[in-house]
Amino acid sequence: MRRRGPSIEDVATEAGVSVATVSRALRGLPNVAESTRVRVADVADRMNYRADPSAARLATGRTRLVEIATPTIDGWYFSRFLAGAIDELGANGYEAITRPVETPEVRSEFLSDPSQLQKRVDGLILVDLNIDEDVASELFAAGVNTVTAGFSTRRFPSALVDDVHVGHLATSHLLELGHTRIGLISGEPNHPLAFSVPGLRLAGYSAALGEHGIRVDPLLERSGKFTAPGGRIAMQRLLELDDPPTAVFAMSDEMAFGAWRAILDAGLSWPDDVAVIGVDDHELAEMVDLSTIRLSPRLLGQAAARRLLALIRGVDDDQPTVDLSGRDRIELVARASTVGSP
Amino acid sequence: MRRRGPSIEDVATEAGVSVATVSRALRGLPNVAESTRVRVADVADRMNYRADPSAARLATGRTRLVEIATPTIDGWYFSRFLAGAIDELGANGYEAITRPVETPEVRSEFLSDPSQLQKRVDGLILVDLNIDEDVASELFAAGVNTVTAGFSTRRFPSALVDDVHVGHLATSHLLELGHTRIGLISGEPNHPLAFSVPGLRLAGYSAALGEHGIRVDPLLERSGKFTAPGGRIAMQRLLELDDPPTAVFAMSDEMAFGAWRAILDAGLSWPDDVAVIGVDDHELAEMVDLSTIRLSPRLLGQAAARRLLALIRGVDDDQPTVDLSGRDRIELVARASTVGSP
DNA sequence: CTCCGTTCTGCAAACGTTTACAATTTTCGG
DNA sequence: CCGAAAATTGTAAACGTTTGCAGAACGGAG
Repeated sequence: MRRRGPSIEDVATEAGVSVATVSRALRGLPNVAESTRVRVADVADRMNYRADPSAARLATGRTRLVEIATPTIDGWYFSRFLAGAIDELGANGYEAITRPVETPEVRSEFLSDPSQLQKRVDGLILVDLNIDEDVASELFAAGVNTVTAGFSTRRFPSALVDDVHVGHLATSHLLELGHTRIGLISGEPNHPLAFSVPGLRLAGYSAALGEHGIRVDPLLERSGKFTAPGGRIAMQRLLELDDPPTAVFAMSDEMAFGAWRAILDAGLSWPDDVAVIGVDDHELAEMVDLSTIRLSPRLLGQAAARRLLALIRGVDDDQPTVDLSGRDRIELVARASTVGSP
Repeated sequence: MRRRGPSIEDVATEAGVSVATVSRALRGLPNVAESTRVRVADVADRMNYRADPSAARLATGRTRLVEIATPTIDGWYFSRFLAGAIDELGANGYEAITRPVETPEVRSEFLSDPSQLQKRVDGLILVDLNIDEDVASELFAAGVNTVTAGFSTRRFPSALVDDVHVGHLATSHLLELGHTRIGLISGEPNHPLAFSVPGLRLAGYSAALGEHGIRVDPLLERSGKFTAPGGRIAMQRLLELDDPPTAVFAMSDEMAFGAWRAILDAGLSWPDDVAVIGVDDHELAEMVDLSTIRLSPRLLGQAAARRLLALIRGVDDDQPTVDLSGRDRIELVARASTVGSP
């Protein structure tokens, strides 16, 4: 069942040169006469020869493979991140191995053997998988080229969204509309894979409130688990309060969709009874006129991949640990859920 | 920058045996004394040794890599399919390379060199990427283990959803509610990567109508491009008709969400003015009370992966080209968009 | 104690590249 | 034309496994 195609030696014989020359000619290395290059290329083409990647990997030690680890691969955010990263990698001749890391066990299992990782791939992108500094050190010591996204370590470059700014922007928008009692639908506070996004957005929320002289009321914070049903329940709880919020900042659009539903269920409507703003600019946000903070996980993925490629190639000119997809990529999209219909 | 860990030779020396014995011991092959096995294992463990995959690949010709090609990787359907397939592969020691194939050019580029593919990976899953029989033949001739999903060829096993049944089920549901004028929001009829789903669901729709003695009215079919905005426009057009439909079958939930919005924009509501049913059971379908045909792309991905693993291992006991995730996985979920509130 | 059949182990040849280094050819100034 | 430098090519040694084959050790029957 396992056929192997022509080898470099076959091509060499056929073209009447040595294997070394074939190798050089086909890879476009200097110091090979133009005439031989075309002859070799012709022969290779005719024989439909391609270098066996495994052999090349063994010889060079480079795999042209990159591993991308995400908490899941089918979430709105992560699948788009992956699409961006894989595009960028593909355009540069790298293939991507995607690895879902759903539990802390899998994560430590996965990261337990950096030297193995080092042999398997040329680089690693860790997204939203906060790791200890000492795990990072191990990776670094093993020589695994790594870029983190959504969180940062001391050792590796990272691609970050300014999530404090996200929280600040969303909350400020509500404040500017005159709201003073602003609820928060946040992410799992004690998620098994504690990631930093919720904390950062919370910080932005608190800061914005502070600037307007408003104290954070813990009663107004509920976790929506980053899902629509979770957001629905969170909003229900908020509406049950004696003094419910007049506006809510949901940390993701999906949770905001759930919130919208809860508002409807309560016989209320937005923005008059409760204004809501989400985060992401999910494709369906427009359908329900949800205001949101637009992010571009795709661009972030691209940026992370670019950063990693630079690392692999050793052109580490960028600052080691700095943000891409910064403030200019983050944009407030005001729709009827906060500002009402025209 | 590129360190290599201990090699099999280091382990052999340290354990006082030959490399052959180490290889056998570590891979659990027969014919190695239990005492040596544990000794070797201990040493390997202590030295933190792992066989270099590239070298093993070169020697054995197997890569333990599988490539999964999908039209995109960030769609609702595909990302879930990928999650299922990758899980199954991972559980069996295989890694997945995901490849987005967005245009026909990329597709032919990708499939143009089967022998290269054969060297790079042990198997291939093609999802919704209809290919000619002769391309399939080339793949087959090159010995590329292939499984298709969402479409089928003569040569390879496939994992299929019974999409005719999907269309039939959805349409029958509407018919049983007494509707006779049933619109259709379909997929791109001339999509660059013509895939078979729309055609099959259309067939089911037509068949169901036929069973009730109703002729298909071409005016009632509009493409919604499988997106929410597309569905919105399609529904607008349908509502503009002189004799608009009283019910609509949208081929995906996302398009149905757009339809919902268009209905709202027209000052109407479901199910009284227009009943709508979608396909997928998207997480947000529940939020808007959308009736739908529930699919499980995740299970389909799993099934495809399982099928491929069997192929790779040569245990080809299953019928060559038959469906998994068949009728029993496909389920009507009736909600308020067709049957109204309780 | 011998002999034979198992069970273990080692030797060495693949696998198909890349890349120092050496050898050869070409180019060109004088 | 000569010789040296430059450009091109070839030789052979890695890279780190797996595996067929042969040899060694071992165990038990006679």
